[in-house]
Amino acid sequence: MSLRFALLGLLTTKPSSGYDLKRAITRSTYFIWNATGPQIYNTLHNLREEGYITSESLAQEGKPDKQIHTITASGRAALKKFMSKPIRASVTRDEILLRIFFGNLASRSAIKRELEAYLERIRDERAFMEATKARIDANPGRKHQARNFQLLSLRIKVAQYRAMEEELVSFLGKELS
Amino acid sequence: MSLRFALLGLLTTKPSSGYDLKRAITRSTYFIWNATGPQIYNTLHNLREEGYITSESLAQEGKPDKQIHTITASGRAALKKFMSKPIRASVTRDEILLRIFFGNLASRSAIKRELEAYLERIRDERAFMEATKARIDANPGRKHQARNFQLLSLRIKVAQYRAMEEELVSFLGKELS
DNA sequence: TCCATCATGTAAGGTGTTACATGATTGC
DNA sequence: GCAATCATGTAACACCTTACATGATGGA
Repeated sequence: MSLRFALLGLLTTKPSSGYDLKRAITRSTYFIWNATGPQIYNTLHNLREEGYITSESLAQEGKPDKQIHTITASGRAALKKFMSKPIRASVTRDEILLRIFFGNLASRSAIKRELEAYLERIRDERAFMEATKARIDANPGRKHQARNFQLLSLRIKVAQYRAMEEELVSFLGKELS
Repeated sequence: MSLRFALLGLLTTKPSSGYDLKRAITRSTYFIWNATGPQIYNTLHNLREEGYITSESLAQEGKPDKQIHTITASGRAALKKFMSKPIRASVTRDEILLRIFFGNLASRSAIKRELEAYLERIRDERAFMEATKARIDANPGRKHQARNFQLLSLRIKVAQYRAMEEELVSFLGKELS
């Protein structure tokens, strides 16, 4: 349900192709809402059928044609309605926490190795997020309000990662050293 | 894929019915991996077909019969194998962060109301988690190793919630006051 | 030559949700 | 009388992933 609105939200900024949206997601919302190619194209198809977007072909030289999707008035209305609804409790489905919860069922060396690898990965991810944050901060083309909210979502995610890193470092030092 | 292993993991503690597992999940792993009734029964069905669990009927007086599921040797082997595999990058799909990211598309009063309601909810959830933590801490029936890992997953989640609460409080005070 | 980028998809299958069915017992 | 708890499920659908197809351009 939410991918529809993530796409509509991105389309409020400017008309884009499915490919553009895929890139926008990996560049700016992947830490919030990720999606694969087929899913994006399929969702765009549905949005078009419901009249929330219109699409037109754009010929390009040296490159394949693009389908440019534009949000319609009814799309904007649907998005606004969604954005005013009560926020649903988020479903938690976190493979790392599951692996940690049952950590005693793996060998000590395996869990140590995996936690260390994971720690390194989230450090990289956090670095990427901080870079994104800097990029948004420096971008004067965006409206002040929009930027504030985007920064908040990033700050939350960064703070959560930092909190997790601290717990992992402490556990690796105390229990798995 | 992971629900299979969450269920197998819970079954290593003791043989249980689908109903018991549902309760165990809401009581101890809901913040890690939640699941609905039909999904649990369906997954148990698959696990039985693959020989990872065996099931037998238990008649009860005044209550419906129970199907008691027991993990098999091959189930334990599959679980151990899963627990030694590299941890997959977790897919992020967080409706709250999405709503915040596009917060400027809702009215100021709507987003303020929703964030405040959300803040209250995660405070409650964190309180529940701290209570769960205390319960695990006080439970001497569990093995030391198992308890340590369960506590770590809880500590991570609690720390993440606290980090989010702080960011929300600060934003509500500064930007939406 | 081979791989990456651009661009849009199909096909098949796995995972998860919602609504509903059944039927006994216990508490307000 | 009504709702909640116990207990297991079916049916229908929504959501998401993986593998694959196509075909041009540009760089190592």
